[in-house]
Amino acid sequence: MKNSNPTLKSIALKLGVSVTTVSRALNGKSNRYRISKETELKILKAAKELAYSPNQLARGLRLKRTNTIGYIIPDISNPFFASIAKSVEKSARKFGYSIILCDSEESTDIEKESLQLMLNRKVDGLIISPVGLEVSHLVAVSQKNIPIVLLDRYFPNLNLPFVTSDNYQGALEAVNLLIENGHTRIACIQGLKNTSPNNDRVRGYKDAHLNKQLTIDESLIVGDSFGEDNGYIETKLLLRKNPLPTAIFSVSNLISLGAIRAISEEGLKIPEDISMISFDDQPYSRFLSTPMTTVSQQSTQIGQIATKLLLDQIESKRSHDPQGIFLPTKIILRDSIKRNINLKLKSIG
Amino acid sequence: MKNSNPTLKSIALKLGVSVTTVSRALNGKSNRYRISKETELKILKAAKELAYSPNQLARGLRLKRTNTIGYIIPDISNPFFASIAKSVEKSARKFGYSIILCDSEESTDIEKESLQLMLNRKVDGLIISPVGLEVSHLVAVSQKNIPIVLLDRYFPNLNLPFVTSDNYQGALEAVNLLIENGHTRIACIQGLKNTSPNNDRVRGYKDAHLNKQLTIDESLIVGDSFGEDNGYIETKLLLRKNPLPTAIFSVSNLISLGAIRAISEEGLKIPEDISMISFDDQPYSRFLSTPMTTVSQQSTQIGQIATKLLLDQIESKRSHDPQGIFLPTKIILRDSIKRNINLKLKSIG
DNA sequence: ATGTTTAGCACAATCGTTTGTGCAATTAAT
DNA sequence: ATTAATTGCACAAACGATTGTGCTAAACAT
Repeated sequence: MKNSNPTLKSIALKLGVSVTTVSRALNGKSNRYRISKETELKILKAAKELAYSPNQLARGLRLKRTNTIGYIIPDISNPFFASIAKSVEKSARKFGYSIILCDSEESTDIEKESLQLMLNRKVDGLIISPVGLEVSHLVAVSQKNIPIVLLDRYFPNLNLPFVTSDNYQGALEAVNLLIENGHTRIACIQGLKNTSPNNDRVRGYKDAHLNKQLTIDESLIVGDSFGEDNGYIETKLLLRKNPLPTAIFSVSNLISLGAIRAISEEGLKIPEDISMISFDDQPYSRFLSTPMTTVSQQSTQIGQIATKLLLDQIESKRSHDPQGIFLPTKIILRDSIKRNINLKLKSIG
Repeated sequence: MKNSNPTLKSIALKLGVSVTTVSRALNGKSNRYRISKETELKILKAAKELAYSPNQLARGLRLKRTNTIGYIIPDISNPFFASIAKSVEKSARKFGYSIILCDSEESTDIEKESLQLMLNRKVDGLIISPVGLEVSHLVAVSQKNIPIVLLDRYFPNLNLPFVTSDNYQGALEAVNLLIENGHTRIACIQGLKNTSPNNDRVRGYKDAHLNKQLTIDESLIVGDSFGEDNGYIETKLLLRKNPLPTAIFSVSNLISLGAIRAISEEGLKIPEDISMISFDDQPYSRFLSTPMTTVSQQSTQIGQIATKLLLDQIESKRSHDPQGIFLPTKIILRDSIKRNINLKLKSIG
């Protein structure tokens, strides 16, 4: 069997024409290069029969374009990122691009390695939800004129385009809602510190307090990761405080699951014993033992916009003036917030 | 700026040696090809300074090996697949392989296109959770001696290696549990028909009945997709039946969410009004309004084993005798099953 | 018959690697 | 001093595609 994949060469040999001619015919350049109708048809026919399909390594090498984009996320098993991933992959495919995926596991080192891997594979551009603690490698990429778009997490004082939710506003509204329901001892279980979503959400949390002349109790701002364990551990600790916080603002869906676990272990009920609002709406949120009031993000749109932004950069070559795009969030009211009895603030709210 | 990426050539030029020598030095073949220590060090130093990193397109073209594997799944936003994806990506990375990801959206056409795309990109092997309705394209790949491993879904009469849960046994146990609790009118909301997980689960459902001399009511076997909508719609219809089924065996986590939605819309309660058991355990399963009794799959292990199986094939070249691996499932008891009053079977069970 | 166009294609370089082999120059052997 | 062995590296082909340019033969003009 000499049926190693058909190549331009094997077709050319078989038909007694040159590789050049085959290439041109198959790329629809017969007119421009005066390939006769007869030759063209003969080539197209042979290509179809042999099921010729160009070797994209060779093509990429020659063309310096691979129709591939690199995509790095911190945790694909987080449903928030999974749904964005779905949207990114779908949009990219629609425009003829494939995705190389890496999960950085919230590790900057893995992120750097993955990035290098992708550059070596000559991706046309990158979509990254960076861990967010270091930027030098991202800036370096951008300076090499490789298109890049940040997703979910960005760097405020950096000139890299990004797409994210308006986390500040979302958090502000979430905490406002708690305050309007009479809560004043509100815990905030935060995610990975010094990442933009976390910073913005915590800032929203604080500003909501300041706006209503409430003092901020820093001891109620706890936690350091977007994962479930963090939610569990910090809630366990919070529930030992005296006085108890009357409400929890949870900064991610996984944190919330951990928090719920801790709360139920302690024999407490949401919202009777403690109120809660959580970032990230999920399909299951409404079916939790207490349907969860959430801050929902437009994950599909985030993915689509990020992809579009990247492909614009790739296909127009010129590096646009980098845009930062914030998408509005939406509060989904359910049953996890109780009106608090000590309505000190009723007159104000 | 002449700083287009450093290449072997640019290093060679700079040092006044040949490309060959640079390549050999950087690949640790200095001894074998008698590159002097001095030359070697000089090359290594220059490579480090210039941050040389080989172009994997060129490398792949020459070596016919890309250290890339193609990965096709039907729905990355399904948390079951997302957690497998995490595990596959992580294992692959550990062995130095990158992942090209495609989401087929349960469409055989997209699956075929994606497959072709990946072949053109010269992946070293494929891990596929096929839609499962057609096999010709998969067989074709295998016949080209391209390593392939099926994941989650397989084809019983085909010689392709696969890794999946023991869906038959899992379903058998799940339905047994319902029967042992006195249920005899048990609805089965199935997923995509003619896929192996669905077939095996439905077969388990039926055999559980047959084993206990229960007749099978085909009108209680409904549905046709693993998605949430299917669960919702079919449950809506089931709840209009007379007499009502007393229990539901749901074949996937998304189906269950749809079913729960329908049940709660109809003002019914699990398990008071209707019992339920669901395939796929999820982090949230225990926190649902009624903590769900589930059939849990070892998704991490599935991903790891599939990756290992594939890498074995890739790296040993010889195509092993294809193995099919079934991983046991585990029932996680919670509160969604009520003991049924009409305990016709108590003596038997 | 000679010169000019045009049609129809092929040559060869190139992208960045890897690798079998060849060839000087040095060293060792006798 | 001559031959043989070894050291240290370079040449060139190959992987499979794309593309600027050049070449031949026919068609046309005069």
